[in-house]
Amino acid sequence: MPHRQPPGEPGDRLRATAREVFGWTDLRPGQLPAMEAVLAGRDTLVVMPTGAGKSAVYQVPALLVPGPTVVVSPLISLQRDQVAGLLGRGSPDALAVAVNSAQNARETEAAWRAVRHGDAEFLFLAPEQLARDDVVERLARLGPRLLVVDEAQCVSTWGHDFRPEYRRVGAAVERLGHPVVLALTATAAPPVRHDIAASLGMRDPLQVVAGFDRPNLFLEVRRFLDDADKRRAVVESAAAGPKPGLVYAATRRDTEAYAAELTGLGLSAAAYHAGLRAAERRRVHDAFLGGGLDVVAATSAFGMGIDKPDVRFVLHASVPGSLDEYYQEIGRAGRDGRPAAAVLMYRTEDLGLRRFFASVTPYPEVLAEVARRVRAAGGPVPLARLREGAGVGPGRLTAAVNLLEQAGELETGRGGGVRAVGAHGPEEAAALAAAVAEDRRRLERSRVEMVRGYAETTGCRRRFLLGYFGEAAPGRCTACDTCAASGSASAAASGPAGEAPAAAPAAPFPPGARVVHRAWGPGAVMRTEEDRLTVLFETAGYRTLSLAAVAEHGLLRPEDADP
DNA sequence: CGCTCGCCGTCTAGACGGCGAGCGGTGCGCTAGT
Repeated sequence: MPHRQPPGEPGDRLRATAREVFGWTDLRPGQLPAMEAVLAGRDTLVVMPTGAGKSAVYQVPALLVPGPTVVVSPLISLQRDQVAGLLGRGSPDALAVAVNSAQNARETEAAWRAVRHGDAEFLFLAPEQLARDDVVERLARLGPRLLVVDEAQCVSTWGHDFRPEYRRVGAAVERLGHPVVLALTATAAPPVRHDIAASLGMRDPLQVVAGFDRPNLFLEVRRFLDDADKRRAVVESAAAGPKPGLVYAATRRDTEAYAAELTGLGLSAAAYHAGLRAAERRRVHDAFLGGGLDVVAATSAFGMGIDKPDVRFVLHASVPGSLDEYYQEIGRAGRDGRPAAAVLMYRTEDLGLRRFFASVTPYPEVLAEVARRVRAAGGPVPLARLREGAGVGPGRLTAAVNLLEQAGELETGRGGGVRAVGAHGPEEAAALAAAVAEDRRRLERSRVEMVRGYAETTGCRRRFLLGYFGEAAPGRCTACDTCAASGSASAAASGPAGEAPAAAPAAPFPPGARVVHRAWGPGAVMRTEEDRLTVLFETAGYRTLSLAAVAEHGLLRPEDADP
């Protein structure tokens, strides 16, 4: 294996490798501590904006750690870019291959061979591959010492229903003998970080969190009662603003309507959503990156892997499903540091679709059936065997296994099979798993309510957003609509703008603190204001509590304190 | 949860309103048929 062993301190070795192999003469803030932790064998969670050099955090130490590096990446198109990016560096030490369904058996075998022979250092996989027993067994023989989860927010945002294999990565980590786990994401609020680390089975992870504030983004919300008025404003605003820009819509149909209207006005615009043919998606993607399009009107399908510096506005024609999603999407504007606008066109009725999306519930009969079959088997059952004759798709079955596992009724063993561990019969186990899903549903719906909170706040929007991500707002915001409207001269301690952080009393529970409520159980503090705080509870979702009531009735205690 | 679409009835012979059903977002991997 071509592992490099330059002499010296870990920091020096990392810097030398960054320089010699990748040509990076300077490491940016946060990169080195994360790399050092990985090199020292510690699980690490990195939250860093796109363009700040997240990839380097795994690429450099990977060359100093023996054995290949597995990179879990959500999209095949992203894997392609990542492999090509490493090949483009031209260093024989940093070759990469991928294993996925888009390549034929011959290519896949060649990829495995390259990793086995030490010709390739990086192996890119989707979580669906890691959920396969044969893939995990092959990997185990290769002995990877580093496993990277790129776009790790997917563990939390997609793993619970849409792509449940994301919740099987943790089991694969265990079966591989727990290589160092490095999770990378651009956007994750504290509870999401907690969820990622717990789901991946990370041990005492070091968290490296870069600041969330993007001072060059002007935050604005415009409120509408009438749908037609809103649609008109979206088109006018997108047409008038400096280009290029993105319009995010809630449905495929809307993306096409907006693209057609903007095209009709003489702009170069295109729609983008998952229902388009692959060739069209690639065309729009490449045209936007290449500067050939003024506006892309898209669903949430557009964006991952997009790193374009000069996007001048991100306009939401409809509310997103969470502030995590919102921050991810507006984060694509103004990466060059120049002024850019994040505008939300808000109608309360639009929250309805998001509530609907947040209300998907599992099929109780699938839960009971899975519980019954695992119990009947008497010993560990591979997921592949559970799928045989189950009468439901692999995704739904995996989701059911995940829920039963979270309910403490199933456990995944070293061999990858699941076995029954709970004391309950199948019907009761299914009911407990359904209760876990119900907690999740409540949480998702409370996240929609946080979007409403952002849209309807009369206070500083920047402070609201940063608070959501567990960060204190800077002393003075000059770039949101509420602060701009209140004017710097009139800013008072209770006003939206100019409130110095020192004016707020020292909160007993700072943002990010883990707490336990007497009735609602464990949660994390999301925001603190003068007289109240917002907590995200694991089962009850987001709740706002009056500090006076908390103090008077002793409602909260720190999580690590004994009851 | 809210919007769209198609059906049906109505008041007057082509169009309009009311009503209920159906649909809405993210991608992997695989299979069947060319």
